[in-house]
Amino acid sequence: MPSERLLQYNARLAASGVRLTPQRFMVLEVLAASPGHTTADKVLGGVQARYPYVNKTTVYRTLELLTALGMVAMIDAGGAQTEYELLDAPHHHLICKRCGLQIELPDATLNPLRQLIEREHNFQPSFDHFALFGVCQACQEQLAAPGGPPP
Amino acid sequence: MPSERLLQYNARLAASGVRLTPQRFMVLEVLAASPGHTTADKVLGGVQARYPYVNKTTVYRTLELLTALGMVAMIDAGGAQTEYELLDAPHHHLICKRCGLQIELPDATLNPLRQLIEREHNFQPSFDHFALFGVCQACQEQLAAPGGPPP
DNA sequence: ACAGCTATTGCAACTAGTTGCAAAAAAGAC
DNA sequence: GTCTTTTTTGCAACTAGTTGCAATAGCTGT
Repeated sequence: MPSERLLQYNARLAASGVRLTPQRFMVLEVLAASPGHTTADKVLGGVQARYPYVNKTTVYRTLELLTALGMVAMIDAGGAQTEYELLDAPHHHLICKRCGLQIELPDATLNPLRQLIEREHNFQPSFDHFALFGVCQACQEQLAAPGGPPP
Repeated sequence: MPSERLLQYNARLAASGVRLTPQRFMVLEVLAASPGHTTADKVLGGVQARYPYVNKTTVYRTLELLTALGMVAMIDAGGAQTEYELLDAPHHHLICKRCGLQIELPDATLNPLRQLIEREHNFQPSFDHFALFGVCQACQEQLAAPGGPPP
């Protein structure tokens, strides 16, 4: 029973003149079933759990395709593996480089910067979906504490 | 004849309690001699041109160390290889995803956004040195032209 | 149904970058 | 100076991700 959500993705694929093959459908299913971010590895695992004859190349290429269509975000969260996320509304991530906490940042927050760059540099930024590293509040407090713990 | 610039880096390394080994010095020299961005590959080549017994692991680890110390920036400009750059003043890059043009963005441009995020999310962003993709003016015009060229 | 075309997949080989571990080099204690 | 400890290096094996290419699957027109 394909969810409403998956059917919408199907329509968006078709609108781009791209086929929704069984492999691609399964990748979408696994992404939809993964809350938050997932890795290519886990997507491949999830797909192969149901149908083992799918190649990792296909998974990587599907993730790349979906990213190009704006349906998936690739996030380099600083770990060894790239993370992937099925997108609904455009947003970004604040990632604490100390504890790994991730905060969602709505896209609109970037509008002032977007306009500034357009005005001053004649450059049209994409801000597709990006990761911003820093220190979260809890870690700021811990670091500020006297005799604080090592980073 | 080590340049003024290299000596400063030396001092900064020493201040961090890190040794300036011959290998590290050579990596710095090659970086200093490379205008703009370079790849790890080219750094290794440059180092080995003078002293072939240096391992790629050492180069990668040195680049990582220098990045952690804020002396080098790692940039994923969308190509196959990560790019590295010896830093003087903090800055960022606007990269045209159509023609590859790179524009330098002074760090101060991000101050308003930085403050907004600190205020609204209690998160202290780093903005170490990052790459922002988009479309440059020339490409915007070409794309807008009637019967414009394919992307 | 069949021929011809394009889109897509799977495989194997490859590339960039990382990691574990033992050896070497430097620094410190006495 | 020599013993000990810490830092750094080199090697080899590994991982994530990519690429070239031949094979397959799915249209399209007839």
